[in-house]
Amino acid sequence: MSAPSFRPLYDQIKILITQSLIAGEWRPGEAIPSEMELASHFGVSQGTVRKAVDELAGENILVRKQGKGTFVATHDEEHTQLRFLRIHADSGEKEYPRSEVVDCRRDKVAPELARALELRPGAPVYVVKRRLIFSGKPLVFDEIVLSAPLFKGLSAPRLNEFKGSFYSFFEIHYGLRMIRAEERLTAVAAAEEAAQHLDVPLGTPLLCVDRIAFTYGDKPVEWRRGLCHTAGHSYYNELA
Amino acid sequence: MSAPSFRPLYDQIKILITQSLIAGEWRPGEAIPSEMELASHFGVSQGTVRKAVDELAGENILVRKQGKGTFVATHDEEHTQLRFLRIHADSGEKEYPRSEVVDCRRDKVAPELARALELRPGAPVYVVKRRLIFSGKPLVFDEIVLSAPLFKGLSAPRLNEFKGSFYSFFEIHYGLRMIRAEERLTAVAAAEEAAQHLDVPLGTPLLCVDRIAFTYGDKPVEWRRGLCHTAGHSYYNELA
DNA sequence: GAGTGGTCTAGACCACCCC
DNA sequence: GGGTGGTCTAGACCACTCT
Repeated sequence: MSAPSFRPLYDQIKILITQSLIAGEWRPGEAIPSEMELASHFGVSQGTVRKAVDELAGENILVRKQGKGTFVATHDEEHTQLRFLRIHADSGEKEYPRSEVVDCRRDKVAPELARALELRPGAPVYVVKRRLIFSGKPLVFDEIVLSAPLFKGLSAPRLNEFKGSFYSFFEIHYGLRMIRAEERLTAVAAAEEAAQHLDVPLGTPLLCVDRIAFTYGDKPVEWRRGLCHTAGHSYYNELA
Repeated sequence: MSAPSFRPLYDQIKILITQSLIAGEWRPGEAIPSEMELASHFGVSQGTVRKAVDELAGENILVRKQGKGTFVATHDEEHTQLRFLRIHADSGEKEYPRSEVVDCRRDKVAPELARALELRPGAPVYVVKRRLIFSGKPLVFDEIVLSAPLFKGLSAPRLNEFKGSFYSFFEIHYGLRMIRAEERLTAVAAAEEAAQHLDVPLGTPLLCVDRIAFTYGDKPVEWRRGLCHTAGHSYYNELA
C-alpha cells in the first residue's frame, strides 16, 4: 500500500484549498476567505484550517498578513520577486538585474527535455535566450524552454517590454504560478554562444544551473539552463 | 527598537530548550523529556510545548518519533548522515563517498577567514585537506579550517580511522553539533593542487563550494572550500 | 496496557490593520 | 469597533511503539 491508511483532516483541507488554487478560484495576490469562513465552509474547527494554511504558507503558496488576511502568493511583490534568483554580489548588496531577451523562437522539444517537462517527443515549445545584466555587466546567459500551447503568443518584444521577472510575467499573462523548482549545478567551460553573450574568453569556467520549475500540483512548466559568469558574484544557498 | 515588544510563550520555550541543548543537558541521539513533562516543568500547556518542539523539529534540531519520543538530532543516523552533501550522481543513485584525509596541520587563521569564523586575527586553527571518492573516482577536494582550541588533538589518522561523516566525528569527539550552513558557489579553473588530487588537467572547470557551518546559537565553527569535478555528478538544490 | 507523539475541538484572549 | 490572523488553554480521542 502506498496510500496512507490515515489521512488527517488538515491534509484533506490542504488538498481542497490547493484544488481551488488550481481552478483559479482566487487569483495571485488576492485574499482567500478568512479562517473562520473556511472553517465553517469545510465544517471543521478554525484550528484545523489554521494547520492547513500554516503548511501552505510554509510552502510559499499562501502568505499570511496579520490583521489583513491570507493571500495567494505572487512573484510580483517586492521582497519575493527574485525568490528563485540565487546569484548575489559578494558584497552582499541587493541588485535588480536587467533582463535582455536576445532570441525567442518556436521549436520542437529536445528528446531529453520531453520527459522532464512531461511533453510528448517532438512537442512544440518556445525557446527563449536572454541575458541578465548586473550593474552593467552581463553575468548570466539563460536558455529557457516552455511548452508552446501553454505560452501562446510569446515573443521577445513582449518579454522585453514587461517590467518585472519572467515568473511575474507568466502569472499575469498566462495565469501560471511557479511554486517550486529543482536545480542541478555543474561547472563548465564557456562555449562560443555563451562566451559571446557574456563577453568572456572561450573556455572561461562558468556555473551551469539547470532548473525545472513547477506550478501547483508539481506540474513541470519550465526548463532552463543558466550559464553564469561568477565574477564578483556567487550562487548562495542555505543548508538546514 | 530591534527587540520585539511581544514574545510568544512558545518562542521563550524554544529558547529554553535550545539553551539546554547548548549546555549539553541532552546529548545527540538521546530522547528529551516528553511533551507532558516539559509542559508541567515550564508551567505551560502541552500545545505550547508542541509548537516550540514543532519549530525545532522543522529546523532539524530535534527529531520526533511517534510513539517513542522526541530526540536530539544527530548526523549519525542513516537518512540524515549526508544531510549537507549536495553532490549527487546524475543517475540519481545514492552513493556513500569515501573520505580520504591527505593532510592535517596546525596553522594561523587567514585574515579573511578570521571574521567569518569569529576568531581573532592569527588565531590557531587546524587546516584539513581531504578527498571525497565516489565509486572509485575522486570528485571533491576539500580544504577545511577549524579553530584549534575547539578541536584539540585533531589528526589525519584519527579522521581516517573514523567510520562516518566529519560532522558525526565532531559530535562524538567534540560534542559540536552542526545545525546549519551557508554556501556560496562559483565556477573556477583547476589550479595545481586540486588538479593533482582530482586527477584532472590544469584548468578543468570545477565547482567551488565555500561553506560556513554553524552550531547551536548560530556560532560559526567550520569554514570549508570544496572543489568539485562535476563529472556525471551535480550539486542538487530545491528552491521553494 | 501504558506511554509517546498526532489530531481535532471549542473557546478565550491578544496583536495588528483599517475604517 | 469590528475584522483578521496569532497565541494559549484544556480536554478528548487516535495512531504508533514497546513490553
